[in-house]
Amino acid sequence: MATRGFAGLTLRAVAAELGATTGLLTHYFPTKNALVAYALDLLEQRTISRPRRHTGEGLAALRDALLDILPLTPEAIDSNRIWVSSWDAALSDPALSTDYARKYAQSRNGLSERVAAAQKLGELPPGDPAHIAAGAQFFVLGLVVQALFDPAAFPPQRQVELLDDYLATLTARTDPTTITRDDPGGGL
Amino acid sequence: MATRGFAGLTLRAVAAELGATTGLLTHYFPTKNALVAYALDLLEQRTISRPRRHTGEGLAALRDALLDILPLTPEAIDSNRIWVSSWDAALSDPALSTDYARKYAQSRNGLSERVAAAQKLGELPPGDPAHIAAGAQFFVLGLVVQALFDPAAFPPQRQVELLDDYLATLTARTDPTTITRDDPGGGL
DNA sequence: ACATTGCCATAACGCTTGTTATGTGAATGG
DNA sequence: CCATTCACATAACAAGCGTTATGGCAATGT
Repeated sequence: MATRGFAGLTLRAVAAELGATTGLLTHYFPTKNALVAYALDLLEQRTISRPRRHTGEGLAALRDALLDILPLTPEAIDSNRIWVSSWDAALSDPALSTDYARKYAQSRNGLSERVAAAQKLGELPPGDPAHIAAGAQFFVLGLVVQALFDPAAFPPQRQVELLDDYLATLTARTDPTTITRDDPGGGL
Repeated sequence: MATRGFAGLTLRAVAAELGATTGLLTHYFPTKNALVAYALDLLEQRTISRPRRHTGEGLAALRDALLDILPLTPEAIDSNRIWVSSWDAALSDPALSTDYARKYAQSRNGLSERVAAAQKLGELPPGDPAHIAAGAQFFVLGLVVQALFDPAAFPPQRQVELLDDYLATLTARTDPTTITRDDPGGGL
């Protein structure tokens, strides 16, 4: 079911997987969209309420939260696959799109708190926590996508290694003189 | 066309957008998949052969390459939207999946060369160029996705700012003693 | 000027889709 | 113990899909 993609997701396929028929589905869901919405909600609830890592406070807590996102286990791979596949539909529907944007912003807020805590402990250099949290989210998001496309190149160990390298660069103090920050990004 | 998503992509819709009918399409493409494949190839060729930024060597060149990926213009937004939407189909089809993985690895190689050049110039600290390139790719990839979902929160200026902040952290030397690299990532 | 070929619109076909209607056996309640 | 309701399978439906004929018009070659 997680393997056939959103495009090939049909009521009859779902029913067959359940060992039932379309009658069951239409009995409980008024429409297909309702079913999909419920399924995505269920996926989200499950990922929220599943056991989370908790190895420490501050930077360790931030690392835990990021590790919880990565496709390190078969179930996490499935979840992330469904999640990425849903982006097509989400980007097509403005309502869904804003909903996704809100959820991602919430996720950034959660990370931001942990960043701030790590800063308070002196484990991270000062700087806008929201900014740093956003960067961490981007990094993990990109890693998720790449790991889904090429699991052989990004086994769990490599994913953790890459994440830790990223966190290591964060712990180092930035040198504000090296980069040209005033360039507006033109110059093509 | 870029706005209706892969799911709602139909031969008749494409034909209508072209001011033609399905007859034209079937005359030039044996099947719908061939058309989609051609369209994606065309998109790739266009993004490859479009004018690229070139503001300097070393770190600036790396920055240029990353800026070229970001959805900073309406056309780049459309390209990225189509691209992200195609992930659903790509993840469902193993052949497409490996093809995508290969392309992303190629992209990382290109970035890796620029990282190495920047290191030679002393603009980036030593370390595996492929590793650093991968991190940069992840960051940009995640930023792309977020910018697509929430363009208001990530206008071009903010995207450039976030990227530059990321590059700034790269330029700083990492402190290998702060992070626990031996933790295999467990502890749930 | 005529035959021929290529381009593409038109129309039809078979199939699958989401949805709706109908039936049926089991559970439930008085 | 019967009536009623519920849960679901079965079947049918219109709509839309990709694909496949078919036909005509224009360009081309002789």
